[in-house]
Amino acid sequence: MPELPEVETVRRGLRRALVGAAVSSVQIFEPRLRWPVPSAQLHALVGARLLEIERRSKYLLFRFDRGTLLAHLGMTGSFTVTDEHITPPRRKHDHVEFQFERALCVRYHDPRRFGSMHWMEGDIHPLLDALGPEPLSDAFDGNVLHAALRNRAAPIKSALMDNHVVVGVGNIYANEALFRAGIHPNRAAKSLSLTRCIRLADEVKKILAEAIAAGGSTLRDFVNSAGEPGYFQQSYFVYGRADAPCKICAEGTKNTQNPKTRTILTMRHNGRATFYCPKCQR
DNA sequence: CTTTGCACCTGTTGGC
DNA sequence: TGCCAACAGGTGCAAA
Repeated sequence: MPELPEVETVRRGLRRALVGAAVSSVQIFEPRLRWPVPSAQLHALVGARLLEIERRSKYLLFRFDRGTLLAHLGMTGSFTVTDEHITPPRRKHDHVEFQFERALCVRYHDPRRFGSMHWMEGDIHPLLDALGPEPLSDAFDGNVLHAALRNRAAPIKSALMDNHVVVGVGNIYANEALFRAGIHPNRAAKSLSLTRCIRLADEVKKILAEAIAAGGSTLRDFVNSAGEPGYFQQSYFVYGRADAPCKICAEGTKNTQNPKTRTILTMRHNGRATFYCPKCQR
């Protein structure tokens, strides 16, 4: 389930392999992604040279000399590159294939088809219009976060996952950042002091940077552009650890007196699983 | 304006 | 063993 670190990991791998190469062929096996793929524009990429691959939020922007391909991985999407001079056998759920010069083969694979591809002329696209600040940029910090939460009565967990507040923070890293910042996921967003917003923004930046350094997280199906998993899931404090002892406050205790207070609990926010430690998070 | 719930989709898991 | 419901969740969109 790619969040910002996973998309960034894919971007870096694709970028190293592909920038400077020209497209030699395009095949669309399944155009029905979240929205129909722009078939005509994709086929018209034959002969186009890839100049750069950028990222905005969880979107990948493939900059070609004749326009930009915008792609989102949704929940289960992956781009992988092979250069074996033999086209690998097509797997189930391989939906789009780009052949580049130097025998590079790029496959888009997406079992659930929540991902999407769009064609963009210039820098304008409706899907990018209303996005909030990039969490790893100077446009996002504790002051910005505090201001964005001013009128938000919703739980901080929900607000943190709202793309208008900050982009790229999905369910996993929202849970983990709140734990690291010591903030209860149910706390009303607007009730957070500036001090706590500074702490939270800092933890968001740190966890995303750490996850990128670890090559992202692989819970089920995430793979980078070389088909390899990430390793950051080993660093989770709360996500997926329901009923397990808190790694911080239950550490070294026999956990006999009042085990409930040192155990990771779950609740739901907007249909998504929330994990938290009731002792460490207030 | 904020907030919530739904739809989209398939593979995996757990209970009976 | 087999069957089916529940679950996983990114995010645009409709609706409250």
